[in-house]
Amino acid sequence: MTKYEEEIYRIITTSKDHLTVEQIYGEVKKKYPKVVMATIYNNVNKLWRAGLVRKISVENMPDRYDRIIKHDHLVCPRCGRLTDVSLDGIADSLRGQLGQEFLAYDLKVFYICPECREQEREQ
Amino acid sequence: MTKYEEEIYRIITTSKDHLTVEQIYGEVKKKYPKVVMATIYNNVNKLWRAGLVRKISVENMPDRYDRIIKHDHLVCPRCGRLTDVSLDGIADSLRGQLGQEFLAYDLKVFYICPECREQEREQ
DNA sequence: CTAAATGCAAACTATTTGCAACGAT
DNA sequence: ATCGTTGCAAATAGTTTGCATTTAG
Repeated sequence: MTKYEEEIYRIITTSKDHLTVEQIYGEVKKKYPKVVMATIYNNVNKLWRAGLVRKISVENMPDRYDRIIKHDHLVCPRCGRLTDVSLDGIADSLRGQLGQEFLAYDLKVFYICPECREQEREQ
Repeated sequence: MTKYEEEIYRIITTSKDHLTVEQIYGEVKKKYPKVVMATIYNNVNKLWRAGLVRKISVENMPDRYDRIIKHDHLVCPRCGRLTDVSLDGIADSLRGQLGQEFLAYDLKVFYICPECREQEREQ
């Protein structure tokens, strides 16, 4: 692992947020001011291809990166916020219902997050 | 509904595939050769905002559009193919496990599709 | 006649690529 | 000396926007 790969991996896996490349870039730049975007993209892709980080795509939002450990997501379509959640029984249910092996699954639950619900109330 | 909106809606909802904007453009052009990309984007977004079609984002693939009727997807990461599948009990499971209301959910199951498995065998 | 929709081009965002210079074996 | 990595700039893909023109009610 190169210093960037290591740093980017650390950033993604220790962040509680789900960071965009842009945000990762900002973080890496604090420590290595000379880094450029392409390097972030290259490394993030390398990590992703190696299966070391997870990529999360939500419609109309830039991709975000996350630790690989299995969990699901709550997505607020208002503000884009992503929240981790662990839901039980999904994998078993899939195994039971699908007649075939699967590699993984990705479950996003859309909801209005507390912050947005609050904002709504105020108006 | 304008003629394009109508035509695009028809294309999306009657196609068995999950079409990209590019593909929708190709279809619309058969009937209306003068149409431009921007018009497809404008209309597809309009339909999406109106809740009349569904947008599907998968990492590293252009967005695709689908009918709104609730179902889940099998995704082949090799070739990108999307297949409809209906899985039972997910919504109930979510309602039970989440302490809050949700708007919708999106479940993608990754698997190697029969075509890709076949190709693999040949090599 | 008016308001909305379209064609067209330009702008923009997200991402990738080619290549020369650099750095670590 | 070699090979992978980086910085940099340019290229590309996907998408949006501004505006003059056209179209439909």
